[in-house]
Order: sequence, then C-alpha cells, then structure tokens
Amino acid sequence: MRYEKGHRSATRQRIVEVAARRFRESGVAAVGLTGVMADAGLTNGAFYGHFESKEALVCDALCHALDEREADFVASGAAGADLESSLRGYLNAAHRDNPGIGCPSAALLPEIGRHADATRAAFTRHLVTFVDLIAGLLPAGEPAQAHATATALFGLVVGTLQLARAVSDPQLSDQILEAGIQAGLALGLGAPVDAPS
Amino acid sequence: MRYEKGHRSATRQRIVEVAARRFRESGVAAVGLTGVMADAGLTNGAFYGHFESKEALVCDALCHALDEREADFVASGAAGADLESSLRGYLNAAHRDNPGIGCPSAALLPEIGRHADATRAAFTRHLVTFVDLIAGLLPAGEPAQAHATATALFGLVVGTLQLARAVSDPQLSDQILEAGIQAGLALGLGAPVDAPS
DNA sequence: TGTACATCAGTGAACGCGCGTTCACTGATGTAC
DNA sequence: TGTACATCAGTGAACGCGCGTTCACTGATGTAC
Repeated sequence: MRYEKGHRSATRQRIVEVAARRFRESGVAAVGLTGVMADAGLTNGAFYGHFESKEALVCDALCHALDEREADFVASGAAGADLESSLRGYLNAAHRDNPGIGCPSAALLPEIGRHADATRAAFTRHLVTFVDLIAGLLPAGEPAQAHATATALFGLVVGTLQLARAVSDPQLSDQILEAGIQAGLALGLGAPVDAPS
Repeated sequence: MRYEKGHRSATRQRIVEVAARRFRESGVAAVGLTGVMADAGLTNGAFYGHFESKEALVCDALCHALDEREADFVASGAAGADLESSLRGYLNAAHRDNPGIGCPSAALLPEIGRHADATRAAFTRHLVTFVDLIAGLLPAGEPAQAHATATALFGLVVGTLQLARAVSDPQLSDQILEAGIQAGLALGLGAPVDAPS
C-alpha cells in the first residue's frame, strides 16, 4: 500500500469534521474551501479528489454534525434523561457560546433552506429522527399529538438559541435561555392540546 | 437644485429596501453590493456616497425590515388581532414561501449573531419592542412571566418558520406550521408557568 | 534479484469571476459678479 | 445678460483579494516479468 489502509477515508473524514465545525461557526457562504483544506492539513487541489463540489461537502458536513448530535442525544437518553435535562442540555451558555461544536440547526437553519434539494432532503430525514427522539421524552399520549408537540419543541429550542446568540446584552441572553426552558417544560408537560382537526 | 429636493435620501432609501429584500432571500454573505446597486438602478461606485461599508448597509437594511414588520404588527393589532390570528399571520404558506418580504429574524437570525456589535445591538432593541407587543396579546398576568412567555413565543415561531422552509417535503412543511400554531396557542393561553425563581 | 511500469493521494499553479472598496471624472444645475 | 466657478449625485474603471474549480505534475509504493 502506498498509504496505510483507510488513509483516504480518514482524510475525507477529517475534511468533513473541519467543515462541519467551520460552517457552524461562520456560516456556509462565508467559509472557503481553501481554508477548510488548510485546517485539515491539505492544499486546495486535493479537495476534488474527495468531493464533487462544495455543495456535496455541505451535505456531508451537515449530516455528520446531525449524526453526532443524534448519537449524543441517544447516549444521554440511555443515562435516563428527561425533558428538563434535555432542555437544559441544549439551552445553556456553553452551547450558546460554542456554535462550532453545537446544533447545526441553530447555526445554519435559514441557510439550509437555500441549499440544494439533496441537502434539504438529508436534513428532513434527520429532523424526522430527532422529532421521534423528542417525542419519546413526552408523557405518553396520542402519537400524532406527541409528534406535533415534539416538532414545535424543536422549533422552540432552535429559535431560542439563535435569539440568545443574536442579542448583544449578555443578561438578556441568559433570560432568553431560561424563558425557553420554562416554555419547553410548559409545552412538553403542560395541559394537552387537541390535535389539529 | 441639481436634483429635486429629497432625491438623495430617496436613493438611499431605495438601496436599503433592495438590500433588505435580497439579504432575506439569499442571506447577507451571499449578496454582493454590485447586485444591490444594479437592482436600485445605480452603479457600484455610488454605494459609498450613501454608506460607510457593507456592514452599515446590513444594519440599516435589518432595521428597515424590522421597522416595517413592527408597523404591520401594530396596524393589525389596531384591527383587533388576537394571539391566534397573529400566529396564523406568521406561520402560513405565503410567509414561508416569500422570505424576501417576510420576517428578517426567520431569514437571518444565525447570521445576525455573527455580525458587528452595532448590528446586534440594533436587533436587540427591536427584539425588546417585539416582545412587548407579543406580551400584549397574552392574557393579563404577571408582567415578568408575560415577557418570558412572549420571548419564548418569538423563538418558537422563528424556529418553526425556519424548519418549514428547510424541509424538502411540502406536506411535512405544512404540518410543521400547524404544529407551531397549536404550540403557540398552548404556550400563550395554556396553564400559566411559574416565573423562574 | 533487478528493472520497468502502474497506481493514486496529494501538490500547487492557474482559470475566470465576483467580492468590497477607492477614485478620478462627468454633467447637470446652482451661485457670484 | 453673460461668463466663470462651485456643488454634488452618480459613473465606471481599477485595486487587491479570495472564491470554486481544473489540471499537469510529483513521489512514494505497489506489481509484472
């Protein structure tokens, strides 16, 4: 072997991980491929030996980040997590202050909506999985209603974390996080709402 | 007068309006000044006669879009709007499908968090105003609690609209909007939650 | 065992292009005398 | 009334730069005979 077995796939993986971090930190449009490759210890020319286009990397990096967070979610669930600890695990200062290793939806959601169909379809598949996982944290009830509530909870925490990142007043930012937690609890555990007729 | 009175400020206003639309459609980072100026019927060189930098335009365009939506909100409130009609006025297919004339937060929130302090401070001021307006739609109660709920409602609708735009399945997108409306009603009208201790 | 060739991940320069920004200039209209 | 000059919004070319993408080449290691 010219390179040890798995060298090529390890290189590719490294590029995906760097991209997943940098896209979340700066947004997809603001990140250049030369910088990503340099961070991965390579030169720009090697990129197209691994990916067809920047859009293909966007799709892979997004899926990688979503898979990682899904694994974290499942792992913490195995430790007996409930809705409140999940909310607090998401809406906290550390997550707010480290978008590069955080939720890709909070960092990139509007941008995802402007990307290629394949990228949006990949996001859609992951979203469905996430909603299932969130629904599992809710008190037993009608499954359709649990899914609707879980979907709204996802929207709530994503929007709330974005708000906490956008405001310039640190104290207000903390209040936003806490308001999101309380609202998430009210939504998830509160008086059940009728499913849409 | 070489130009009719108000010509200069009218030109500036035209640039701001074009930018506010294009930023929301494509994201700030993906929009170039040459294109904005061309849409406003001008050439690139005229830009710096009106703005100090692209960042200054971003701040002005964001404020313009936020002011416009605030005015709409107040106008519809004068017509006797309640929480449900406000939620339906936001979480609907027309809004989802026309980001260029829609909520700047839904289109740009993660990006705002990466912009200059002045831009984030301007956003923060507008957010506070919005939260007050939303709180006014809630049943009378403790003001601090109404503010917290209103903040979460804002996060909920922003995140939900972004989700509806990002997914590639139109039917799922419609379900997301409806789930957001139901959750917004539950949050706003449902069992009151204690304020954080 | 030694030589010629194949493989292939990665290099680094180059492509055309658009970016944000600068600046000398235009030209229509005003004022000064 | 006529001429010289001031004003200023807008023009359009140019600046250096980084973008996504392409491609001829390198060099280390494998295989063939």
